[in-house]
Amino acid sequence: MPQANFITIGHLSRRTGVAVSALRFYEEKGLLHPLRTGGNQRRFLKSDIRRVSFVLIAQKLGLGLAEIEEQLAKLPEGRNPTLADWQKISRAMREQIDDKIRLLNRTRNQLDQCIGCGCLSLQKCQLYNKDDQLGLKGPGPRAVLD
Amino acid sequence: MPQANFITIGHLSRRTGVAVSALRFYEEKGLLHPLRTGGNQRRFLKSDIRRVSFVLIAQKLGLGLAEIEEQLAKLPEGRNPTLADWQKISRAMREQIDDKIRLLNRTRNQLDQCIGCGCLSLQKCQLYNKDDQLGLKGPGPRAVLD
DNA sequence: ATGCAACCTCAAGCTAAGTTGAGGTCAAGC
DNA sequence: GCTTGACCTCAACTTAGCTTGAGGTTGCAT
Repeated sequence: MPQANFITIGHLSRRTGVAVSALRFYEEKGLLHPLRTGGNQRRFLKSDIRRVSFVLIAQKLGLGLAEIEEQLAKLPEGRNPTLADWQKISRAMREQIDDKIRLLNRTRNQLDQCIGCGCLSLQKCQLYNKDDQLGLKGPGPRAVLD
Repeated sequence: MPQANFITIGHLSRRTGVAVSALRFYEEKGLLHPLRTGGNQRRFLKSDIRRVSFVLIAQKLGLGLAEIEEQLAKLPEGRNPTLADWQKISRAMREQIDDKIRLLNRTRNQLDQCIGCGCLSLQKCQLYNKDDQLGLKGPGPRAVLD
């Protein structure tokens, strides 16, 4: 077997569970940079399987594709990333998670106070007005949250 | 001062920080049910300030407007909700938060293992494949996550 | 009774993250 | 050498959660 380092888009799709159309979309957004054959077909590196895996995890943490791209940009392009490369990024993600957990805990504590008083009033509760920019942005109204 | 129980959309907007256009949108989606004047202008109850506050909090917890509407439907329509009404919903939200925190903690632990091995590989890590349906849906690709 | 800010509706536009379809090309096995 | 499944591009459509604009009406203060 030739054992080349390259895989087709269909192969990458099957290995990651991500639709072919989504992979092409990711390329368009700069998350993937496949090579092309003479006949214009994409050829991915095997390490792109990990790259896509990372995208999936990061999405679950609530990052948008643009933010994910920033993280991925830290990886060496062209050659396969090393274990240390990935570990650095993993650690950054861990911090993201920790931030989110902290924010949720704060929110929960404040909500507990609200249960006490039944208020849910903007002025007293201050479940808003601060702590907002950090995480938890969700799909909400950009103009309101930002 | 007449001290009526009604407020205009502009008033509601100022009190909640939510744009007038968004409030109209919420009405369209069934989250608000203002009365109308003879001249077709909306008149909200003062308690709608709380109602909108609830929408904002719930959004931060990652609920979509449709889900939020389900919660709000539990409130007595027409008359002002009581303290007990709100408390019941607040408690439900607290559980949502607890779920999210639990899920994030699990994710974090699994990521810790990944940092150990540097894998991020779908097969071994199982950062995917389970635990997915619950929370954390984010704005991601519906067809992939569901 | 008039001015004007605040309200109204309706249609179109926006971003994110993709999917779907039409119409055409590539490459690998027989 | 030809067939056929996998691949290509490009444009249009989808959902959520709004905003923006055009063109018109209301209602409160003077």
